Amino acid sequence: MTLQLHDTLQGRKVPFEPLKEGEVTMYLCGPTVYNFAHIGNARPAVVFDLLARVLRRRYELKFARNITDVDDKIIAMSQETGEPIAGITARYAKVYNEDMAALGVQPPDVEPYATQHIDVMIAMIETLLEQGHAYEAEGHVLFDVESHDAYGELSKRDLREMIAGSRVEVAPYKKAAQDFVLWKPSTDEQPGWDSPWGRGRPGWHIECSAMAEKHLGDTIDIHAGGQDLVFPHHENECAQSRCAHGGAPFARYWLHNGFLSVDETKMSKSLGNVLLVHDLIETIPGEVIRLALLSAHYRQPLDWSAETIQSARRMLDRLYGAVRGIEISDEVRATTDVPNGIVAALEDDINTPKALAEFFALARALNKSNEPAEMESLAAQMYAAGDLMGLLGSDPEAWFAGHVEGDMPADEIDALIAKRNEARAARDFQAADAIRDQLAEAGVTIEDGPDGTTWRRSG
RNA sequence: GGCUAGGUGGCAGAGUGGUUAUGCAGCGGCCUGCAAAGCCGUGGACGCCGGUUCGAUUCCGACCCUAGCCUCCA
Repeated sequence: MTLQLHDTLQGRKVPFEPLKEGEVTMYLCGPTVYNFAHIGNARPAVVFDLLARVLRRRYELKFARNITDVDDKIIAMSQETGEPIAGITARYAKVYNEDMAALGVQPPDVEPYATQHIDVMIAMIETLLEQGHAYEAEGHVLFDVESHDAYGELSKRDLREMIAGSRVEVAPYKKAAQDFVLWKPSTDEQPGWDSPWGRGRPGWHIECSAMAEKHLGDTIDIHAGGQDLVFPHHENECAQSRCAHGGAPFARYWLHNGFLSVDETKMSKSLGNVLLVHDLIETIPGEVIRLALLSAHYRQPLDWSAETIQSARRMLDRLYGAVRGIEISDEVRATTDVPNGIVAALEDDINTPKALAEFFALARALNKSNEPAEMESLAAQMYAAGDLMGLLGSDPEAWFAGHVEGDMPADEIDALIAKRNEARAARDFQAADAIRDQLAEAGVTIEDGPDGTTWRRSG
């Protein structure tokens, strides 16, 4: 079975074949670094991190995720706070990577910064001007959408309709309302670079086109991002790149993840419901957040709520509960691969719910088994699957001990359990139950198993 | 208004032209001093109306509803 991916351009799921056999290039639009990443920003990072992991099983992957460090919002913040731009962008880029790492996101192979690719952008803009796809006006360079017949192909928009129905106030120097900025002039206070069109800075869309070209080539295999980037960002990227590369395809497969809502409403600053990853990881294990983001198919909308988090936590309890206390030899661990069913589900357009169902089937088989060799094998398969999906990375005991320290320290819990077991041995169940109640009040659940008593923090 | 994607059991959420998704919650049982966890069993679903078909939740059409985009946005 070949890898299947849903391509936005074709509007359907198609078999994946890289341009070069055995090698895959992938580009994901990264953050604009002027604030903390919110949970919606984390979704594409996590989902396409998983895709990268799946692709690496079969292919030599080159995965680029950019950092946009020149942007009018960054400039505005710098002017407001007096902090230099470089300080703002360096700080938030660092935090972004730390936050994503907490969610199990592996670093991309290349992390290009926009400000380090100004020369590439200028070269690309020059090419577009030469080819008649762009024009200069009042210090700006604009892309001429009417010069590109395929404009609108990705977002399935009709150019004429768009122009006719435009509600945007059109800058007087634009030939058409939909023409977008490739280069714009900077004032003395604004950051700028010398160019054939004077001192200025790049427009947003050209950044990604230039960085993708520089690091991955004229035609890349996979371009990914959030659904809301389809228009105008990806449409414009696609137009620029194709026109700069003699019409060559820009991305062979376009992947877009669905939108994330919070308590069934759109996140917005005015509603005050923007959930920052940086804050969430203070109280919720990153693994729970990761699983919550993977619990729905990536193209489906996903609602974030207390229930979403609780549900993910329970699922992990079940998975960790299955592998808890099982020793796996290095040899078995080294020779065990991810079960086919899970790989097949993930290779079917990243069908994470199905992969998770397979994962739970392993847990069930493991819970059911009482043959040591079989149990070891099943646990090893679960860990292999976990490695692929970025889950089950903790020691089970550490998982159940809780990521957030409760009121009662672990040694005190152990002491109470020992005391309770003495009472149980003496058949003083009243005393034993009193201790259990005491632990429950401290948020600790205990379980008497054949090999002794285990405990875990709930929530 | 236009474009795109959806509407599945109490909740979350896959999938399929006729046969068990899965997790949580419920119910019955086993296990347990009692629990918890686990195991076994079980109830419960495919927005609405037509059409195609031996048969549709699954294909086609209309309708209703929802979300995203059309403006910075993952």
